[in-house]
Amino acid sequence: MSQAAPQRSRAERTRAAVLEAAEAIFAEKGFAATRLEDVADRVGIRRASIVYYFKDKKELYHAVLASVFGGLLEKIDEALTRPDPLPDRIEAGVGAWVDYVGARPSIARLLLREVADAAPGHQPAVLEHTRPFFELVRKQVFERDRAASARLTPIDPVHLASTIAGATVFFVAAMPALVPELELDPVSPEHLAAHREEVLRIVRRLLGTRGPRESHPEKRRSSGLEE
Amino acid sequence: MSQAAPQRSRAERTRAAVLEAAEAIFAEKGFAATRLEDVADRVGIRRASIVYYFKDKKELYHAVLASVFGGLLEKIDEALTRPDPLPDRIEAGVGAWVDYVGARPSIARLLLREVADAAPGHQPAVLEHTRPFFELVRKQVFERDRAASARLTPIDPVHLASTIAGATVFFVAAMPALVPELELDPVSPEHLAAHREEVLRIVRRLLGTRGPRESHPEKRRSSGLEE
DNA sequence: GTCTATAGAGAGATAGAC
DNA sequence: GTCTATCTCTCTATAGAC
Repeated sequence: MSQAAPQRSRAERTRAAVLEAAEAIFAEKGFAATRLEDVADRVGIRRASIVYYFKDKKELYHAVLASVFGGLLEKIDEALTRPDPLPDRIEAGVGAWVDYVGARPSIARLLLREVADAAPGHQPAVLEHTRPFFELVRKQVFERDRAASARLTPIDPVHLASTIAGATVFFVAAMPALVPELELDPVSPEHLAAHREEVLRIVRRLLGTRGPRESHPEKRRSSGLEE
Repeated sequence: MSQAAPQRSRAERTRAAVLEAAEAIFAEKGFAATRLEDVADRVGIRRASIVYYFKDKKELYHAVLASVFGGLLEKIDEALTRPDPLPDRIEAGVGAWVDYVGARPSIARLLLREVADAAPGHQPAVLEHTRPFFELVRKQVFERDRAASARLTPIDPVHLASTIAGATVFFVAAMPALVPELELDPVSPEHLAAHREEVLRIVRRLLGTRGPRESHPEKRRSSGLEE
């Protein structure tokens, strides 16, 4: 959640605390249902103080999205920009996505809500952050190694990305709700690792690539979720 | 959207119109951001008249969920209850899901929002409708043909369902938003058929089953979404 | 059944003291 | 920087006429 910056002024710390609290509450309740009062309470300040840092509720919301999706883009950029050959870099990118969601799960609900809000006529706020992402994919996957990318099954990257994103985000947000009796933490290391493998299998399937050691396709993991 | 009932009293018709308008607007804006006034406008009545049919906003919302998810359960029930052998019935169930979303796309956004709202401590309203669904799966998949279900790769049904649901719902709701320049209608017959095939491939992959005629795994469809 | 009118709560934004 | 106080708007819910 918090950036690695040890020496910060009081103002910087308050600002960061507001951002962090807002991230949690916007994710949990959505924009409309979030009260600035709740954010302030969580930080331990009064509502009016928030506007010293963020002009209004909308600006605060956009700052939250920038922080969350900006952080994601960094990680994916790092994975896709490596010197490795192609299918590996894609898998690294997918792994980075799953790990990021695990480390900062509020992105799951925020994305869910943004997608739900995307209506004909209403450009969702995330769009601003998905654009650089697809830009990155174009550059690091399609343009950087045309030969290797031509060997992949042609599938629209947006389509692929939305399948992966949908699966992960539902996994993180929906599972605990759908099966409340198991006190399931999808973000625990084991479940997250299992999910990462599953997503990678789907990706390989859709791209027509093979994973590192999948010579025994019948030997699959148990999900660990059925009793 | 509308049920097949030709002869209805004025009250029944108004009630149905309110429900239908509410479905559209709750899906588009979410519960908190929906104004009863907008629903009334859409129907062509005044806000106060809504409460003649639905006690308050919450009751209206629950009625919408019951209508949408009840309709889905019917279709899936029909598919899973057929006399066919097992892996086929599962595929029929998945196909029914995709088709239902195509015919009634508001379910995509409603589900997205419900999942996003599912917080520790707050049971989402859909839970009431997912329970009978998993009940049905248990009965028609696991208990009805233990031998065949034992041959499937063991995977938790909740996990499988959330992967499928996530992929479809993102496809329908996110694609047009993410790529607004293509005037993409994910619910068009062609795109929907392509998506259904893709989801079926994922399902076969996860269950370890084979589709009807997949003897040439290298010959894959183009998504039709890249230009 | 559907309307008008209004009560009443909630929450964002602003002014200005400290 | 953070607070108190207040203004104002929006929207739900209710009462009661037609």
